[in-house]
Amino acid sequence: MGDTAAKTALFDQFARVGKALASGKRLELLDLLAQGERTVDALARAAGLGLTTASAHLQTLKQANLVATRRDGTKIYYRLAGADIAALYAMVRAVASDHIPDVGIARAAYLGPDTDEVTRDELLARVREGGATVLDVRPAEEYAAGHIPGALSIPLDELQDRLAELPADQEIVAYCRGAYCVLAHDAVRLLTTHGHHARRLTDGMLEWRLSDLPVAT
Amino acid sequence: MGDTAAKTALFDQFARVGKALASGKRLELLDLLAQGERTVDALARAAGLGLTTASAHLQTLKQANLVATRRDGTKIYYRLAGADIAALYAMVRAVASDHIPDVGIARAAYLGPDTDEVTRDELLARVREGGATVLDVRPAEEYAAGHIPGALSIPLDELQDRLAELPADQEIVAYCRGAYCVLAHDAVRLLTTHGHHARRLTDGMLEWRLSDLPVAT
DNA sequence: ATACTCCTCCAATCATCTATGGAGTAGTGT
DNA sequence: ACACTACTCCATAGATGATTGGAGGAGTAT
Repeated sequence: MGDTAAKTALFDQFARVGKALASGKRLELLDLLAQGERTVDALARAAGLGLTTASAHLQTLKQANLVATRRDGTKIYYRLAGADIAALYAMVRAVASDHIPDVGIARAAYLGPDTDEVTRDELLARVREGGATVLDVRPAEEYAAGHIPGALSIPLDELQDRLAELPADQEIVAYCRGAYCVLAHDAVRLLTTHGHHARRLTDGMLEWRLSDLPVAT
Repeated sequence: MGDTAAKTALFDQFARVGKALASGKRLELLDLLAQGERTVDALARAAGLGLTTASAHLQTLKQANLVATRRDGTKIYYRLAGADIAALYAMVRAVASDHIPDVGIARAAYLGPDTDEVTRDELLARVREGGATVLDVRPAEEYAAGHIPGALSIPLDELQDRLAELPADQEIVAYCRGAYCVLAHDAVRLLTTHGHHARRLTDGMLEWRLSDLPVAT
């Protein structure tokens, strides 16, 4: 006990988690998995990866036990190994955001011009008094895997064609995956150009779940 | 906005934090830094690294802005860039511990036979009623950088020679850096063989600080 | 100035990681 | 049995990271 080799071995075990977080592509995969389970194929396409590359990254995550799998026929569904994995991912992002100035630059470049935002508390208050329509602009399968109670689902790529489904006189609060998801930003810009009063939730489903707020399925 | 290159760039920024956590040696350095600031030389010796290797690892941590530096004469002191870095490090350990079975094995191999433990709440209660001596067995400079109020400082390597300073009839609660620190384990074993009634705090100074409990200096 | 301490930077080597195409495996459908 | 789907495993090349010794820079002491 207390010897250097054993200490190194212990910290190398901790480092398995760090190594799993040490790739932008793997963080993208965790980001997607935080929304719900997915097949390898779906993850590869959503993250812009080759099938074998995605599979290799998922194996890396699996060997660190950050994700678990389930087989259904020929498909294999990956999911996060627990809510604490989502919390860890969120914390990595928060630390990066608070300590690395480049994160703000990269965020602005990805998300585009800032749009008006609404906090979670404000959203809850607005919904309680019936003054706002909550709009989920994520892909349908992510909405199905869990969404804010009472939210309407119109994926961003269908929004242009389904504007009629939205009330013209009520404020719309759009949300998507999380604080760094582009969908709600794009949705608010699209809705605003079509005359709607639209804002976006400051963050998204990731943070909603982590706050232990009710989730509908 | 919304293009793949910008998204990749953003997630690669997040990954800078992950990459910084992707080495057991760097996690050891963070573990030491969580106790207080230190020079490169002191860190290298404490972590069993060559000076240049330690310097290189510290540069990696610095480029991710997880640590900050301060110069005093010819010495350069490294410190954590904030309390959130300690919290992130603790979370990585917690996730590893909860999801990777090998962590338990490596922990047992490093810490040796389990010793009786006391929770933080229990310790606080015992101290309030004056029924226990709290003993800090970390190196003197770590005690100086912050310790549990009322704790007595006897570094582990001096404990054998300073047993007389401890009350023979009162319980002793030893603590050190954190949940994976070997010092308190060794101290309890040493004290027990010398007839003292000794237990150890479940975790240590890292978790004490993260719980926002009072810290004396 | 000169010598000294403490640390960083550089260059070279070796090890590990990433991405990819091709082969192989598990399960489904006919 | 056969073809098919969905995925993993393997081999490989290129990129990135770790470790080391030696040179260099920043600050202090004389």
